[in-house]
Amino acid sequence: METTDAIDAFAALAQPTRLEAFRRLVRAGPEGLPAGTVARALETPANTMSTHLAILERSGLVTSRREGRLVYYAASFDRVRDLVGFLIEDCCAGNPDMCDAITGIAATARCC
Amino acid sequence: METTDAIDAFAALAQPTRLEAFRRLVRAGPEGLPAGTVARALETPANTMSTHLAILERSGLVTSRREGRLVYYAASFDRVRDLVGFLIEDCCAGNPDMCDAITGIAATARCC
DNA sequence: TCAATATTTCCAGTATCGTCGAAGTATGGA
DNA sequence: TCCATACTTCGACGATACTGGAAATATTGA
Repeated sequence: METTDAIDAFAALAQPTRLEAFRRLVRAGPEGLPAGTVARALETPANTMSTHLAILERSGLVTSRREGRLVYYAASFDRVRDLVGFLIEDCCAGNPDMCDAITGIAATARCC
Repeated sequence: METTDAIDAFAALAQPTRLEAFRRLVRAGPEGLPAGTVARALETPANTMSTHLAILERSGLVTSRREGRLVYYAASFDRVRDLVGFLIEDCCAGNPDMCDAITGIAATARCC
């Protein structure tokens, strides 16, 4: 991952509506959710949400696919992994006991 | 972690100078680096870097301590863990095989 | 007490971003 | 072909952010 990619991803998440939308997509899993469903859930006008989802997609954090007249957006877990990896790259440089804090991510996220 | 805390943290990382500064602090480990060292490494004026480090500190991503006339800044690994945990919270909702992507974070980061 | 070093705060100019009304595009059904 | 639904793009206003010169603060040593 390049620095500019990481900047785009963090900027995408640094906005309340987009962060909340992304977290909903994370919880929705791989199938994702239609744009309209996200917009209604967050009580945001469709065009505003469309702009936000487009920004999330350009950042690589979500993907989209059309099904009939619905456009489904889904979180990209691979991208999240790469982003976090980029952020903490070489954090312990061969010093395993230094990063206990990091290994607890899954537990903190109630993940897996 | 509250949504506003996460917004502040992502906003702090969504800026090239700050992101690079933070990554240097991550590699520097728990001791951290003096403000001036970071400023010179990134070829950024001291006052500009001071502003950026203050933003990182307010976001909780770094901590600071004074040692003589030097102010050391250090990355907060706990905060990173909480931030990532917040982002992917409930990503697999009892579906362990769904989040293979996440479990590879440590490997991606060459961590531990 | 004075000077040098390290860092922070103040301030203002420029640029970028979030929002949403209005108009445009795409899909499916009648 | 026409209409309704779903979503996106355009455009412009107001708000917020990045930068760095200048001045202020903190620490150490002479």
